[in-house]
Amino acid sequence: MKRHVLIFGLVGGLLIATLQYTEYRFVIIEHSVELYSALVAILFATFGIWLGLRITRSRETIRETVVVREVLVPAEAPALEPFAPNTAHQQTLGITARELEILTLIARGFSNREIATQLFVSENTVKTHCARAFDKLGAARRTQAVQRGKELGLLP
Amino acid sequence: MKRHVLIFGLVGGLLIATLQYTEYRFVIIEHSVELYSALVAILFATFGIWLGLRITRSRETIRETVVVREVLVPAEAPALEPFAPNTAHQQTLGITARELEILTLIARGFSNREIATQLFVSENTVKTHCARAFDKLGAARRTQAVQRGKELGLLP
DNA sequence: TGTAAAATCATCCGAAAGGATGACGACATC
DNA sequence: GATGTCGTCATCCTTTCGGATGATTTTACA
Repeated sequence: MKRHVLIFGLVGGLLIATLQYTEYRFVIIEHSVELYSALVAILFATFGIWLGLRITRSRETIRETVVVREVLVPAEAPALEPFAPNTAHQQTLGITARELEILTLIARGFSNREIATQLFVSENTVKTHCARAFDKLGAARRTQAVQRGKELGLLP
Repeated sequence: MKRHVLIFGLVGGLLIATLQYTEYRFVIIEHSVELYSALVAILFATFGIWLGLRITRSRETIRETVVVREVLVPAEAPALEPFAPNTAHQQTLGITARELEILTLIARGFSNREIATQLFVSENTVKTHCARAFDKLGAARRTQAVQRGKELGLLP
C-alpha cells in the first residue's frame, strides 16, 4: 500500500515539474491557463479515482475466503426426451434437414472433418452446409451458430 | 499495475511535449485553442475511462465469484435465473475463474478478438486462457469445450 | 519478504474454419 | 420440358484457432 502513495507523489511531482517548465510558453498564449489548470485537474481527478479504487480493492478480497466450501449436487439430470426441434423457426429461416443435422454435430463439438467422416460426405460438402446454415442463422462462427440454434430451439 | 502508471506518465508527457512543439503553429492559426483543448480533453477523457474500466475490472470479477459462491449455499433449491456453476467440477479440473469467464464468452459465440476487446486484454492472452481451459477440459476445439462445459454444469 | 499461483503478453507455425464462387446430378413440381 | 430446390463437390483465398514455448507482472498467502 505504501507504494501507491509513493507513485502518487512521484507523478504529482513530475506533473508539477513539467508545469513549471512549460509555464512560460503557456503565458504567451493568452487564456490557455484555464485550459491548462482544467487539464491538470482532470488528470489528478482520474488519478485520484484510480488510487481510490486501487486501495479499496484489497479489502473485499478477504471476504472470499470466508464463504467458500459448501454444496454439491446441482441436480442436473434431465430425462431422456427425444427432443423435438422447433420446426417453425427452422422453416421460417429456410434451414434444411441436412443443415440442421450438421448443426447438431457441430454443437456436439465435432470438426468439419469428423462430421464429413460420420456422414460419408466430403469435407467440402460439410463446409458448404455450414456456410449456408451460418448465413441463415446470421452467425459468423460455429459457436455463434450453436448459440443461435439453441436460442431458437433448433438444438437440444 | 506499475505499467499503467508508466503509460499514464508517458502519455501525459508526450501530450505536453507535443503541446510545446505545436504551440507556435497554433499561435499562428489564431484562436484554435478551443479546438485544441477539446481534443486534449477528449483524449484524457477516453484515457480516464479506459483506466477506470481497466482498474475496476479485476475487482468486479472477484466480487462476482463471491456472489456465485453465496448463491451456491442453498443447494436444495435449484434456482433458475442466476445459474450457479458447478464449482466442484471446476476445482477438481483446476479451472480458474478467468478461464471459466472466457469459456462462457466462447459459449456465447464470441471470437477470441471480441473476447479480448470485452475483457480489455490482448488476443494472445485470450488464446492462452483458451488453451489451458481446453487442456483441462480435454477439448480440442472450442465447440467441444463448450459441450464439455455444459455437461459438467460449468456453463449455463 | 519470499514464494506459488494466476494472469498477462508475445512469437512461430500449422491446422481448422469461413467466404465466394462455380458446377453437377437427383428429384419434385408446374 | 423448364424450373427450382437440395445435396454434393471443388478451388481459391483469407481469417481464425490451436499448440508449443517463454517471459513478465500481479496477486495471494504463508
